[in-house]
Amino acid sequence: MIKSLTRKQQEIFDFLLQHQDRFSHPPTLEELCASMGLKSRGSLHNHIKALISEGLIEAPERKQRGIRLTEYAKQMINSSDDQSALPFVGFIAAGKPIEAVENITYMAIPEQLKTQKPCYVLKVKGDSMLEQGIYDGDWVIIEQRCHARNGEIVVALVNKSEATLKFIEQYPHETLLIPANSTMEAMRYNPAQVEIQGVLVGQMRSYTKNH
Amino acid sequence: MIKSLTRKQQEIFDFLLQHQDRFSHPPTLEELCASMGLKSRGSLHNHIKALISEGLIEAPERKQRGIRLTEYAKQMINSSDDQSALPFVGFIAAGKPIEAVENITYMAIPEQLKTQKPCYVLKVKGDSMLEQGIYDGDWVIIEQRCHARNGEIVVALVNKSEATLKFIEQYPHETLLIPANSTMEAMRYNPAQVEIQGVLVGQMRSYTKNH
DNA sequence: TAGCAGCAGAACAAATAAAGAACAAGTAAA
DNA sequence: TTTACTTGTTCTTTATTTGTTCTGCTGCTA
Repeated sequence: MIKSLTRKQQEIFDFLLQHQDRFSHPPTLEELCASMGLKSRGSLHNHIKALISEGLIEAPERKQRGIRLTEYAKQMINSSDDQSALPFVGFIAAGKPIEAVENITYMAIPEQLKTQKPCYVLKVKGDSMLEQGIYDGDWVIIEQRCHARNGEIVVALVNKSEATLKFIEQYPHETLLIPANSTMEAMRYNPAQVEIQGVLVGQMRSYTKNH
Repeated sequence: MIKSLTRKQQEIFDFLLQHQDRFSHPPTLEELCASMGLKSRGSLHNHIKALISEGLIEAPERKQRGIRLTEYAKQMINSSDDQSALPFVGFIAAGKPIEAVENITYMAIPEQLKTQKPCYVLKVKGDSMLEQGIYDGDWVIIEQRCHARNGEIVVALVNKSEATLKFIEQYPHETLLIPANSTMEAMRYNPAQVEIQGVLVGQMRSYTKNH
């Protein structure tokens, strides 16, 4: 599972995984020693340090609050049993290809913000949908499909290279991509130049600015 | 489980949870001491203070027999299996009291849109925060607290009757509630008239219009 | 050999917990 | 109302628990 752990470290981590529910409080080093059959906290602490630097457990510095698994570690056991989660796949900025994120993470999305069809999450860079209430840094939930009705907001791939989030208007000989920002102008394309990658179904914004 | 409690604090909280029905009156510190096997009220009181600042219990100042569990604490017992869900409690329209919904439902909210503190979800009616990208029909995630910094967006209760979602500016002799809509004007109040009920930490919008 | 993983134990500092004194606000009885 | 008692609160002092660092030891392996 994890490469750089020694046998003993793996053993301790497995123990914590299996018994995470058994402890009403996060276990102290002393309790863990007893469980692992050790007599010295100092010995155990070296393993703990290793697990912390792997990001698997956390132990608030100096605080006597015991050893906890990180969210990351919990995800490793049951990462696929959450139906409500959607993948956060990357960033979309008008005029650039979608910038994929290296490790895909999953976000819990309320039912009301998605559809029955496959959906994914992007983060918006730029102000092209400003007047539609979609700001720089907002997340958007996109339903994956390759066609849209006029007036929907779509993720469009132009000339197989530039992705953008815009209103779409499709006519027999012309496709318009229209920003919701009066300082920008609508773009006119040959329908063959524009490929629809998905349709906007939801939007989210954090006001705590830690992301 | 709650992160920032020490073991003794957790122990006392657990005791209060288990025995909330047994006491016809809320227990005194003395009675709690006896139950926890302590000899000094002073010792216990420190833990009580910690639980209060965590928002788990309430103790009206100086009142005797005043220790009660918070709504938030009670909510934790029955929803402890689903950490990501927040209650959708009702609608907020500028100038009206919060319209509570009859059956509280729970929405799965991504971590990035909430805080460690208790939060709840409201649905917005009206356009008073239009220029901040909060539209009629959007959901907002509110952190439950009774104070705010200037410039934050708060749920404020004015004259104990009208709830509203506005920017807040607090000065010694005046509290301003400022809409993000240039067609509306800031409202000036005596600080005593304005009660803060929560602070905006997240926002969500559906584009499928079925809600 | 050197190097690594692992264990035990000593020692230290910070966090946590307890007891008790003292005081003020609430409560109830006279 | 006055008085006595209870209860909540604050503070200081002391003790205990816990996380952390170090040193020294053992066995294993390349």
